[in-house]
Amino acid sequence: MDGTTAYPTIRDIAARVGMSKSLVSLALQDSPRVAQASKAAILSAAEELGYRRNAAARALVAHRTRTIGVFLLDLHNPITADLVAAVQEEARRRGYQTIVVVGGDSATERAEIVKLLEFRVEGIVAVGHRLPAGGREAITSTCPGVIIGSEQTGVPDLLSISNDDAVGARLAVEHLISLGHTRIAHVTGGRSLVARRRRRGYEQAMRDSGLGAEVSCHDGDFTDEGGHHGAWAALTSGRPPTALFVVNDFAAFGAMAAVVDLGLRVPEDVSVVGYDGTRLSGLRALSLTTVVQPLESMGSQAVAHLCSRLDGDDASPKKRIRLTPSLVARETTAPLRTAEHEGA
Amino acid sequence: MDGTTAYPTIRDIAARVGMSKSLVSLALQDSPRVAQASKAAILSAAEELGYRRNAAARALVAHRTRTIGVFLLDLHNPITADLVAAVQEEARRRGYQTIVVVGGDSATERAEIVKLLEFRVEGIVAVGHRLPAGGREAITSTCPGVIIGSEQTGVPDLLSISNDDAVGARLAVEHLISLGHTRIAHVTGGRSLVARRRRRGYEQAMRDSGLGAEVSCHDGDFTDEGGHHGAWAALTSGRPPTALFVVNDFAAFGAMAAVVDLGLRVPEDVSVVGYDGTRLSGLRALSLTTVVQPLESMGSQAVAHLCSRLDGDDASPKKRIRLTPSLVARETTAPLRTAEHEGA
DNA sequence: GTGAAAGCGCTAACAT
DNA sequence: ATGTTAGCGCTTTCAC
Repeated sequence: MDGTTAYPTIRDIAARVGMSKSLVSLALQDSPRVAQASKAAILSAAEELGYRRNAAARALVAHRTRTIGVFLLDLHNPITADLVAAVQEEARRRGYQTIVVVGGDSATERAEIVKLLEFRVEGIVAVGHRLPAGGREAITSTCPGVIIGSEQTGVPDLLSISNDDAVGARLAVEHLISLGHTRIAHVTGGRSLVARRRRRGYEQAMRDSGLGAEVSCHDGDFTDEGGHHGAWAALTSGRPPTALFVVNDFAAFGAMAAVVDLGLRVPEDVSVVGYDGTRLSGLRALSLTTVVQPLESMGSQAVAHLCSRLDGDDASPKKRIRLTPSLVARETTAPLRTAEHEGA
Repeated sequence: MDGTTAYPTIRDIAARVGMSKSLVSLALQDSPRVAQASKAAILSAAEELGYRRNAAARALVAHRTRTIGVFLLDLHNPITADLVAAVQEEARRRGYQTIVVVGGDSATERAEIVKLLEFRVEGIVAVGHRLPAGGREAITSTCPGVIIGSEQTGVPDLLSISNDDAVGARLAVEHLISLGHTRIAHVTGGRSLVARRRRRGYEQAMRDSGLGAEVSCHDGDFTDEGGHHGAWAALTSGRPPTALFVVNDFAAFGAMAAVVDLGLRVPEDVSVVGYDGTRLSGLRALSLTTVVQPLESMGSQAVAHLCSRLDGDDASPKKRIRLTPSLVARETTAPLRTAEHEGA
């Protein structure tokens, strides 16, 4: 049950076709220096023997792995899947492989990052709202890194790719205003950087629209529960809002539930806007209006950056890329009902 | 920008502390044969130099990688995350590492499986409703495999771990019956094996409860849209059901939307039961009654099986493990309203 | 066009 | 307790 010995080696192939192992190696790389006939023989022998290249051996001698490590902070976040797909796609296009590891507690995170390093990945793409534990060390050693979804400052050699939360928040607010809403409250995501940016974007957009006096924030977090909590607080306040801009989609789902729990309806009584553009937001039963992040572009730019650094194009000393989000209007937002209809 | 040379080797450590590289190797493995003093010196030198073990080199010589490959068919499926967590946890507990790859189109699937083999993983856990392209070859070569979530027949040396769909379907039907429902329709998932099992389980449970005459199936699939379609068909049929058992959670969400689109309410007019127990089903805005699969147990048993085979315990020639699901009653199911109240 | 030989970083006998 | 040596599977000069 030895994991390796059962595999045939180039030596086995060589023996079978009666040539040297160097020739076999050349043939396997499709080198033009090998005669067509020999190449064919070698290839078919390899096939018959069920030969598989040994990644360890070739990495050892080639001094490179052409592999990019992908670290996932949270597999449960639905945007992770799209990001991984984009990263994988772009890496393949550029001739790199990816291996992905998934975080857990902080010890696991550290261990997984170390594993990536031991595999000698040539670059690391971290996906998540923060750097993995041990991520800093990883980056400050030889391997370049990119973090998607967070903005780490003060980590040299680390590029952060994110969407422009200020723009996204503005998009949400302006959408609501265009629908006639003025009493627009915000359910926050706590004190994380992303949450604070969205909050500031909301406040700024409100002020810019002359609605500075209507600014109203309620504590929540990035979860269903947090959204429910924040929305509940907003709607039971002295001056309940007619619209809610919630820090992310999951929390927005919680907010929708809170509206219903209070005997109100979405969107007739309260409009709700989320953030992220997760696939879930498109579910018919939810159909959430939300700000969508350009995930595909974020993923491919991460790989593009890594590859250009690996190719020695040091002409990209960027520390941050902020992409522009967009808004998808669905069924949780509707024009404000006028006072006459409301009977209020 | 060479991925490897920048890393210090045991030779560098040896030079720095003035000992031989074998001693360094031993010390790094925490061998008792090394003097405490030397060990300390070596460890601190390694630390200072930023030494990282070279996985390729040690795999090459050790003839084993202690690594299990995890193949993910669909990252978007929310149950994938829980399964991965369970697999990873169990592997770590047993001293194995995991590396995960993610499928895409069939060429990608094949490539990713090959990659796993080239890494010389000692076993493969595939997660998904079917085998990855190239999976069959992977298994029939030296590496043992387990597939979670599907039941592949006719692939030797492949264990499939799944939940017992017949039991799950029965749980759903009996729950509905206990609530007083008799007109219980099923929204199917198409012709896949899992879909057929759930359908048969539904039919059998209905018959066993003397409701054979009420059996009513409507075509859907495993998506939001498919569920909406099937539920619509069921509810607009000549004899509309008062309860729906839907093939999976996603489709159940679509079914919930269909109920609403028809001007009816969940659960007052129509009860809905899903399948899988995805986290989403717990969202307050959805709060779906569903059959939950024992994901943690499925993941850990997969690894347990692999490890026992790797340790030579050939005493487990199992081809299939079926675990028992359970039902979580939430807010999409309610007692049948009696005729008087219905006014029908 | 083909083969021989060196060596990647490491482990594991086998010496000392 | 520590050093020497061989060799894992492969790529890559360098000869022939």
